[in-house]
Amino acid sequence: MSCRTRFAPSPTGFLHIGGARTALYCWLEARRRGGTFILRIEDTDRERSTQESVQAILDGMQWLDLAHDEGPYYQAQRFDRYAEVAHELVRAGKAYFAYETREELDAMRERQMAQNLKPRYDGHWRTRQGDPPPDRPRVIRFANPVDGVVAWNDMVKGRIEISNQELDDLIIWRSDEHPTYNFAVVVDDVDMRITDVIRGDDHVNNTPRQINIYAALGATQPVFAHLPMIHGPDGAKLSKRHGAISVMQYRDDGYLPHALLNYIARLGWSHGDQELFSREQMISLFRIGDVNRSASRFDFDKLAWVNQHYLKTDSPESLAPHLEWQLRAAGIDPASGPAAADVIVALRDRVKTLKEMAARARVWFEPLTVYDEQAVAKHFAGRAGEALHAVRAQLHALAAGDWQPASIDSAIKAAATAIGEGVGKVAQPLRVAMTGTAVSPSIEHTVYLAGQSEALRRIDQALAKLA
RNA sequence: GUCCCCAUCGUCUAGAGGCCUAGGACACCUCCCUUUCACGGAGGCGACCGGGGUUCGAAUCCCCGUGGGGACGCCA
Repeated sequence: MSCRTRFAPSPTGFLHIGGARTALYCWLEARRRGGTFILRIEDTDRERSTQESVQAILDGMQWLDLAHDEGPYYQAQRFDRYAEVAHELVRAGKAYFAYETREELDAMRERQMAQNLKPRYDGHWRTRQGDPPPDRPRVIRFANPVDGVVAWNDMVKGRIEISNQELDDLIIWRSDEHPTYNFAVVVDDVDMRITDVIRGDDHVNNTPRQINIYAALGATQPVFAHLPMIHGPDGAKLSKRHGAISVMQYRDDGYLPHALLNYIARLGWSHGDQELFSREQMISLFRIGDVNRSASRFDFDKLAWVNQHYLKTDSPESLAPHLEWQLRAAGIDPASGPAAADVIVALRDRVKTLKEMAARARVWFEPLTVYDEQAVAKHFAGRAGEALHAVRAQLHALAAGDWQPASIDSAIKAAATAIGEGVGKVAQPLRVAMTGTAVSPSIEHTVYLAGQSEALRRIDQALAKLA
């Protein structure tokens, strides 16, 4: 039987880091085994589910380029099916109607907690015959086995065993005629012939209940793999407090989708000492069984390093659309300055993110109006005027077709020779003339990106300031 | 409280009884390169949670502590 995995988020927020990694692992496992990756939206809770969240999840998946082969399926559209199965279970004596009010259940829980017991439904209506009381909510509860143990061999955690005495008769059908999570998941996973259930380990406790439902349904249970959590840098659950929590926030912050995927893949999984993986490598090397058992912390520094790696090694052409997006986001018209690919070549060794790159590129897209005082004081001094005049002459003499970093570099060196100074004495004043600051990419790129006429104009502007 | 899970440098991890004087990566520090800032190169700092076993031998296996996380809903 070919592998079928599913990513099943509930649309109560955006796609976050933990969800993204779960989706990635599901996708990777299906891809490697030539299987099918299914997207299912778990929206049985209509109070908290929103259309915006569905869209946010879809957007996140698309940005990460984790395409599903089937779906998205929506649980909200399958209520008839859940009702059918729930009533079948009642008819088969594997589930029963119960009539407690919420207040009664709360009281029962409190009583048990007070006695240091694990709160469990007492099974009152499981055996009781007779007429159902009037005016009371009616739910369907699953008749969980009363003894024995439930065990499974988890692909990441190993063997896990739990006694049925720890479990109680969970509600599978609510009084408002909606299914509950633990029930809908099993019906879906059975109907969709899911072979590998890969999900966060906050679901470990649900698994034995679900396994019992599989058994009651007479269905073969899938293989389970419970992924450890991803925590924030402080070890606590990853949350808004840690900054970027939505996957889309990483796009806004200037990270490449593949860099995020690469970083996230290595959180909880490894292949020897390898740090960098192309999509193809991830697909061929990833094994769900190689995933770590313990939780990990999200490290922004390392993500930044991975991101810069791809900024440095991906082709400028493939990176260009990403930078253009970022420029627009910063209110800069990409058409009003140098080609994005040229900007990338000049800046990629100097920034960690595309957002930083866009910010530093601004100087070539807008008129130069602001000068750093310290830079001016330091570099527009001594023989700076002579240097600027000399380099202006050299740059002015360049034919338009020669306006390239290499020939600009020669021009600057020639200017330095002409006035009998080191290259630095020309380059630094020129840098301040070009950017208003003493920090920029290599001087020939800095000049090149300005374009010949704008470069000459900025030198004149600097000369005027000197006078 | 009860149950479940986890435990190697600050962080991500390698490690499936001898290959471990515990390897790699990020971060940090030093030096080199250098017309700025970076990139790059060479070094450095830095860990097997504790205690008992098992074994000729344990980071690796077992037990007990301790610490961390999760679950105990008519949420998912």
